[in-house]
Amino acid sequence: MAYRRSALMQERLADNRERILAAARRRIAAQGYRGMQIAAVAAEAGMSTGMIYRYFRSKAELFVEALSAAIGQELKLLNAIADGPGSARQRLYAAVECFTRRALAGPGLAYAFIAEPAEAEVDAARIEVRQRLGDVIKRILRQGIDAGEFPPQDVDASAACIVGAYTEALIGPLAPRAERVKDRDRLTRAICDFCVRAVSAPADGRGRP
Amino acid sequence: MAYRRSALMQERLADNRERILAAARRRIAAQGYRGMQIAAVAAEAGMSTGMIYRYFRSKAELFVEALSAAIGQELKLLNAIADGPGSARQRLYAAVECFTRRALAGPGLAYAFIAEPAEAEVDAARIEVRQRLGDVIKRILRQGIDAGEFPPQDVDASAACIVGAYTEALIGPLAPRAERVKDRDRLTRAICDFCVRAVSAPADGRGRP
Amino acid sequence: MAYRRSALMQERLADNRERILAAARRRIAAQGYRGMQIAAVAAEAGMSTGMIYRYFRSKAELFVEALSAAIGQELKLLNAIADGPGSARQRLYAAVECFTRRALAGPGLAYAFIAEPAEAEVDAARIEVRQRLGDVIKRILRQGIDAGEFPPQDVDASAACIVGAYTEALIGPLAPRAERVKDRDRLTRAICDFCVRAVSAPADGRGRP
Amino acid sequence: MAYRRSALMQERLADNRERILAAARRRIAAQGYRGMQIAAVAAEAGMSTGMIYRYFRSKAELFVEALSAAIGQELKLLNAIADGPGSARQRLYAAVECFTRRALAGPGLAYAFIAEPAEAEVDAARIEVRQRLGDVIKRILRQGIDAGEFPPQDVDASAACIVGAYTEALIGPLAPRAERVKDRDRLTRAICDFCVRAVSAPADGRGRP
DNA sequence: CATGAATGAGAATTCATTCAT
DNA sequence: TATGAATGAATTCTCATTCAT
Repeated sequence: MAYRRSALMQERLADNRERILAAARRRIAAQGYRGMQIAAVAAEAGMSTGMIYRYFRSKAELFVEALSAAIGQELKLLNAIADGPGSARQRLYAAVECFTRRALAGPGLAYAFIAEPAEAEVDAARIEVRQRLGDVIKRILRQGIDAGEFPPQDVDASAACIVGAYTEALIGPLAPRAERVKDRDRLTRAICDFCVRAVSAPADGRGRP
Repeated sequence: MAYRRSALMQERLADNRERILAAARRRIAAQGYRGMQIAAVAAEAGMSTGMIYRYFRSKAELFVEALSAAIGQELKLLNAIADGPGSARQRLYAAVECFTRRALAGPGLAYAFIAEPAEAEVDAARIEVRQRLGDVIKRILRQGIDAGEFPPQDVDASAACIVGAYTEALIGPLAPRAERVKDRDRLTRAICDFCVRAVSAPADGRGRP
Repeated sequence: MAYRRSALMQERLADNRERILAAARRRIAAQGYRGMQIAAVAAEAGMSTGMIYRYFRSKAELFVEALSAAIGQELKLLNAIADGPGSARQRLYAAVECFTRRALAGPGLAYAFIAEPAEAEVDAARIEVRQRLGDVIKRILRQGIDAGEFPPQDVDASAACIVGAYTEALIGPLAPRAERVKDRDRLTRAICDFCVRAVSAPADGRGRP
Repeated sequence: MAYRRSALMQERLADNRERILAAARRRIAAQGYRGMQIAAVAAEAGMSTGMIYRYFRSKAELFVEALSAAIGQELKLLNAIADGPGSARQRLYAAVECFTRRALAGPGLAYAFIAEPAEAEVDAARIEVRQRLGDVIKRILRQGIDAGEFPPQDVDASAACIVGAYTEALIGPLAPRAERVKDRDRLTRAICDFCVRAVSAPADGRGRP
């Protein structure tokens, strides 16, 4: 063990790390992982590419840390809400609202959590597919509302939520590994129930602040 | 054009197209768009790279067609359900169930509709982030169930649905463009209401077949 | 020696050959050698790519024959003029006029004799270089005309001719191999004299029909 | 930016650019734009292909710069001559001489300004076509000289100049757009007059230094 | 320590040519 | 004999990562 790092150096090191992470965050928000070229991050951070590798072992590691750093703040807030006062319903409402509000205000970084932009043509195809899935849902919702089966609601938002709900539940990391037929059935039923309940229950505003 | 194409050749041509699409589908299921290298598809289909370009103008076009072909069948089924008999609730249930069931049975292709895989490390980070978001939700749900506020339910599935719902509603193509503060507020409220309703209503099984 | 080809077959063969050459000519006129893809020629000629290779050993050979065929007619006319009646001056005038007039009327095939289109950027650069060379010449010509040293003339055409004259004389296939300094000097002097004479002599219309 | 670039590094950078341009120049002189493959240039310059792209955005840009660099010096000299002292005739003579002399001394790069080499066979055909055009002209010239109509002159050079003059005037970028019949007639006449004058006037050496 | 020049492994795409049918 | 499907070599360009200075 030779010298201790002086406080100054420590600080500088920490500083650089932060600057790199911030630069990466900006690039990710703008272009996703693919747009986060090391050279671009370095330029944005005002340093050399070599410097990046002094603080991060690889591009992937930098991305992971940038992602974690960005989401860390959100998680802190969400956890505070979860552990805070109020009924569960109120806290659920507050948690979703908190994330949603911040994401809508912020600089699109949320995108990086979910999907990776590809060529325009490919993105366009994905968008279209999701829109067509959503269109079917919207049609059903409108009919149900007209028939008085569902309470009035924002069908665009509901349809988006439904498509998001079942795709995430199916393929997302939260999806319970459903390898046996029985498990699959249970998962399917849970998802369907979730969606039906969400659109059926009266919008009584329960939970709203 | 002197000779007519023999039936055999016609068949082979159609065959090739199908073989390419099938090969692409396999690659996409395994690795997403990025893993769908032309050379890999060609190898998987047992032909030369040049052949791919006889049937598809570009890599992106091949992806789009593979995507469309795969989703086309689903959409047909969903539309039939939407336009079919039964209450809206029943049809919504049936639609979600149909997609879900088939996706769970199928070969992970659905993944490609949603997210673009990157390096393993990056994917892992995305997964973790979503899991941690889900964990918060699960904690709230469990507390609510214990307190009798929420009916008993599959908290894993519900949490996944919630995370999926708000991410899709926020960033997906279905998301209403929310540029004014007022619009954002309305969207946020719609999402929150959706989620709260979904977990609050009694699982009365309405809509189940 | 097996069978003789029937007259019919001979004709058909000749027919195909002509059709291919004509198709190639059209493609060359449109896009130069690079645009003369075998597949495009075949399509234009209404036959298969394989057929092309029954009549021409390679793409290059087809180009060469198409070029020769196209220029053959011109050469016939030019030779007739050269061997015809009239003073040398009249015949030179007639020869140049003949080629020029036909080229101006025709479908740009002449281009293929000289230069091969490349990427737009590259072509643009070449054009600019030649224009700037021409600009210098034009400036001198205008000054000379104003000073009464040169007779009035179309300076655009004269400049083009001069640039064409010396570049061709230098690098074209007609350029005498000038490897010794003495030869180079003689060539240089001949070119310069040519250009100066061309712009200095009064446009007395000698030779005009 | 912590460190300043050392003089040494600066030099190396400039060096690389020059080395690439020189390597490109050599390849172009040998094979034209088509022979200027990035890999070949990199090999010739003794570096990796990636390096090329650090200095030039694309293959086309490299070509354009190599072209411009080579021609820039020539244009400077020509402009100096055009703006210098002496009669217009003397300056025209000097300008043509300057370019000619230098091109004859240099490494065939001039070729790239004019024509885009293709396969050897194709080039050979082009050469032959031009030679045959030149042969007709030469025949006329010789007859005219024998008949005393034209003064003695280097018929090879004159023929080359004539072929160059009318091809450039016809198809080159300097060619006035001749879309109406009237314009074409005027252009044709200007070219013919130019050529006839050039070979008819006595070689009185006017303009020679 | 900091730099950024240098590397080189890929990846997409084109097209002349061949040959089974 | 005529077809056109099939091949695959060649070429441009990108970017994560390294390492001499």
